[in-house]
Amino acid sequence: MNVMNIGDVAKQSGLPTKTVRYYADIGLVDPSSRNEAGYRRYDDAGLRKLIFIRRARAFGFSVPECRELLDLYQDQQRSSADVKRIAGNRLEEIEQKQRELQSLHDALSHLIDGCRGDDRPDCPIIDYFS
Amino acid sequence: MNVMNIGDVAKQSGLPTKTVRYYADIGLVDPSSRNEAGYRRYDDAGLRKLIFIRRARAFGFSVPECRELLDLYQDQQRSSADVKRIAGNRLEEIEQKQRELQSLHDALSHLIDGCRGDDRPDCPIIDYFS
DNA sequence: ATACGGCTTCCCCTAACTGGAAGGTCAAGG
DNA sequence: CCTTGACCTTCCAGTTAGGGGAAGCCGTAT
Repeated sequence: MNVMNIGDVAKQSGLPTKTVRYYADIGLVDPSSRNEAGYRRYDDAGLRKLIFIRRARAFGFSVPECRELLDLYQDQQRSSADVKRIAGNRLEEIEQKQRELQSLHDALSHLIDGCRGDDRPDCPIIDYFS
Repeated sequence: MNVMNIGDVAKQSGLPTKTVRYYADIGLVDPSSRNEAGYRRYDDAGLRKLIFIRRARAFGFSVPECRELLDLYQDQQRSSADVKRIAGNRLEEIEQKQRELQSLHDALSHLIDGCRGDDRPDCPIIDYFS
């Protein structure tokens, strides 16, 4: 299992093959080598990076942020403060989005509550947009 | 004020000129006519549609949804039930997104709380992604 | 007549992939 | 040895909802 084709690491990392290829294209996770026919070969380190990125992406970190996190992941001399800063930025984005969604939710559910939802045309939702 | 250039309706609707032109391209709000030189001309009805769309977009309705809402807006025979259904779908999307963000928020803030954020490399955030 | 702002179309760019086409490669079975 | 099917390659186009900018035409005020 020390050397794998793209399909193997895709399956084991839980990423689509297309995505693994994309990450190679943008230099996020390079294959360790290519075989004679040009097939990408990955080793265990590459697989671990792909898994790492899948998990970071699931938290909504952007690809550039994943790149930073991956660098820190591989840097044994890292400061946890750097990781915490990046994560803190992401948390603030999440909280900002939550506030936006909350006010959208409040306003929209208020409009919906006021709409009878029958076959007559009168509708506070339409009125609000007009 | 009965006939306006694109810059006028852009200003009065609060939309960028580019956006008004884009809406014309996709057939969402067509100009009422063109002058001899090819300038788009808009009347009050067009302006009202643009304003309507700006407000609906602010609620996160997609362009196809705006198209549906605009059709209902102009349909004096509409049933408010149709409007309510579209708005209800949007509300469910918002609530779904809120749930996702909430669990992200909980997990990420938990990880951040556990990170000392100093110059040492140990970090539960990195550990979690590994 | 000329300057300046407004208008036109056209094309490329965004994020992070996804889908598909055309074609080369590998391993197994007959 | 040949074939078949799965796997791999590159390249191109599309996704949302526009934004940026170039090249060039138009309108009007001076």
